[in-house]
Amino acid sequence: MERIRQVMQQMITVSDEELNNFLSQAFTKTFKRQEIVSRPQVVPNEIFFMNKGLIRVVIADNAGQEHTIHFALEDQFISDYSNFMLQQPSFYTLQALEETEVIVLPRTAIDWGYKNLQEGEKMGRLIAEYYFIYQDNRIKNTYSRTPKERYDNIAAVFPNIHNRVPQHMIASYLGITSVHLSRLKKASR
Amino acid sequence: MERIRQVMQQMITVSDEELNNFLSQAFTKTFKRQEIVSRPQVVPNEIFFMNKGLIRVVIADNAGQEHTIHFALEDQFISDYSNFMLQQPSFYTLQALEETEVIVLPRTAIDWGYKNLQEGEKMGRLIAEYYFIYQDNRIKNTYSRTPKERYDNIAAVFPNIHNRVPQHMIASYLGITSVHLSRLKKASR
DNA sequence: GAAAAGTCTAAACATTTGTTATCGTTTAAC
DNA sequence: GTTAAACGATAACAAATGTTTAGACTTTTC
Repeated sequence: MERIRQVMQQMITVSDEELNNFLSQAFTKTFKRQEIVSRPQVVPNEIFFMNKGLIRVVIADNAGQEHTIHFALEDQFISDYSNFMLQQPSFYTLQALEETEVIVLPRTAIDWGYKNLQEGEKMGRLIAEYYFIYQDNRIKNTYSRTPKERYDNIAAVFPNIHNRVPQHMIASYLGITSVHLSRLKKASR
Repeated sequence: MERIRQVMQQMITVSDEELNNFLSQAFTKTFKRQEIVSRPQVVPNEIFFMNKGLIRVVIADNAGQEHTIHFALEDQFISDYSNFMLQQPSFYTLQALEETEVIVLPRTAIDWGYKNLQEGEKMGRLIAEYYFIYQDNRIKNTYSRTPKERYDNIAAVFPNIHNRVPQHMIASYLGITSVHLSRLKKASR
């Protein structure tokens, strides 16, 4: 649990004792390639911290078509955070695309942290703000940039993504078909 | 400043005295129809609370085309919150579409609140979380629903929007042209 | 290491969406 | 109240994007 300590210490002022107490409520879990980490229609009661590996977040539309809407990389928190907060059933599937190790933070631990860590609320605010900025940036880009521009820039958001994720999932993330992405790449050669 | 008091009291436990001290650092400002509330390329140092009226948030793409990406209604907070936090120049234009009255919360007041309100950090977290959920929902919908479906549902997100905002701005928000929206409406008759 | 599954490109064709222009109507400004 | 501007629908055409199928290549699995 070394990396999560570092990440938390970068965000807030927190003593070793506080960290120990907080992390004693967490545990490690591993997933194989392709394994499902979290399923839709279940209330998410955990937040995951990515120790190793890669998780994609998927949503299905009314026609049953799957859309990849996010990739989670090392040192990041991942969850259906909305429905974790709302305590409502998730719409998302979380799937490990590589051998993945996460730290599981149960709701009880999160709530304990808000109450008992000196800067617990602040950490909650900073995480929410961090992901707000990520989402805002993303929405901004969908309006103001073409899929090709976003493709050309995607490694800035997800480092090394091209070597870790098949192109059709990237196309899905961009909101276009893999055939179309292939065409766009060809056109710029 | 009655409504902002109520909104804050619904979010956190806060004494009258705290509220008085906090709000004494805020002031009211009015804008006429079409007036610009906030401009791009300026660091946003204020968060606005909507007392009355309607503000749209606009971003321009590389081709100079404008896209309406958000509407702010009564009792909501509005700002380029990302760049407020990052203290970087905004990409957004905020424009009043109606006679609008806002409460201006300068950065100094916000920072004061985090420090000195008993539950200041918590309020920050709740606001960030609230808008996170809004954005998440929005991203979810862009992937899993058609523009027509989102059009049919838009009044759930922005009550009475059809009577307050011209259709081509709604089309812009949906990411389609006004001509196309007109076509979609016709097809479902 | 062989078989199976997955991946990317390509082409042909279908469908969706954008562009431009026009027209009748509504709304806003003086 | 009158005039100018804005608005929404529509049609014709152009461009962008999706669908389906096929084939070559790569990766995974046993």
